[in-house]
Amino acid sequence: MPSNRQEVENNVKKQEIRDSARQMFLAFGYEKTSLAKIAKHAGVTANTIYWYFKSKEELFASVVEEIIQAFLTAFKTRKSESLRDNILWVISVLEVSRAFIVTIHEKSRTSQVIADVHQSFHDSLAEISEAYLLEKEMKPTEIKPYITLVGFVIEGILMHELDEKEKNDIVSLLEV
Amino acid sequence: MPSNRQEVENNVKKQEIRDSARQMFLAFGYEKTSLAKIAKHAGVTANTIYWYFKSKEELFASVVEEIIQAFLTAFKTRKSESLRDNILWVISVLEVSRAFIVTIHEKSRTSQVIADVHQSFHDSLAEISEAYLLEKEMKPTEIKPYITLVGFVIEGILMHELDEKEKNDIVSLLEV
DNA sequence: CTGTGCTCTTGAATGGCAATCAAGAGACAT
DNA sequence: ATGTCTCTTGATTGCCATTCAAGAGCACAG
Repeated sequence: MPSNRQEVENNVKKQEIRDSARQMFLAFGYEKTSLAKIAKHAGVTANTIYWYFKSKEELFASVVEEIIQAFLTAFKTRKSESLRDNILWVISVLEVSRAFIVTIHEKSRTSQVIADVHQSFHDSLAEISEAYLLEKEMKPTEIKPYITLVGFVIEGILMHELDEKEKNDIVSLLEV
Repeated sequence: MPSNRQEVENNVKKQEIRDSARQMFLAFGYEKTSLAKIAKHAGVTANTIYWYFKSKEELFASVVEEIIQAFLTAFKTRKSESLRDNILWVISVLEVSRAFIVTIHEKSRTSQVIADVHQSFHDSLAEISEAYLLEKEMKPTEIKPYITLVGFVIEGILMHELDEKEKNDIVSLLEV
């Protein structure tokens, strides 16, 4: 319940900052992106960021959360393709954000916020995939480790520089 | 060819700094370990480190290289166990250094030195494993992607917090 | 139509850090 | 004893995240 018009605009500017942050983080990496740089890109002062976000880490967590939400929404509306196509689709969608994957893991060890976002991503993904693999009649005891394994392979593919053929060959090995 | 006694001692102190660095990096992580902290632990001034290493990143690269060399030496003198045992062995040996894995990948994107160390590690590992898998009569075309895949799974296991059962179940899925 | 309070913005610190600089101290070779 | 090389250090620089203190714009109550 906004007490004045300003608060309505609040979210607009917050989103602008988030957008700038995402672009800068992607282009230069977390460490090499200063808040001053993000602020300049967003057309505000560095201090202003602190009104909307508690810290650089929370800003990053917020950016990541947005990406994850968008991904999960898209992922839920898909499902019924072949396993192989699903995996390749996940890889191609996350491709643009691949620079974040390492940073998320790095920050997860020192930042609770990011660890939470990271964990809940893995959980959501596992939940969706489990239903899918049950339909495909995979042995129930194998489902959980298989999901984890596929997750690791996807992360690996995204974290390393591979060409299309290499990706395809690796994904082929994942078929049961 | 040392021109005086000091230069003989050189490597001793350099090694002391490297040792301190390894311990501090492992305990606190790369970002949260300042050169001052390493220096204090090694009983020198922060500036002294710069005489032995060009930068914090090079110091880190040196630490990583030492670990990798030790690992590769141990790995080469093993080999003839079952595939499963070899994979589990690699995981258990790298376990103590698991905190580094993420940092190596993170730094690889901005630091040439670390990217090189990282790349040569993957290469060495692939080379050793290829010979091993040929002996085991794996189809030659499948060997390369398989090695890469196993590498990604090992990295994944080390990067995430898993209990023994989860690890074993995942490694079981890797058997051909 | 004025004062009070809320949302938002900013300039100016603060403290920490990696990296550089300039000045030396100690050991050796001549 | 002198110059040179190895090594060490205090002081400095410049960047950065974060905090602080002061305000500006707006809305609503009286």
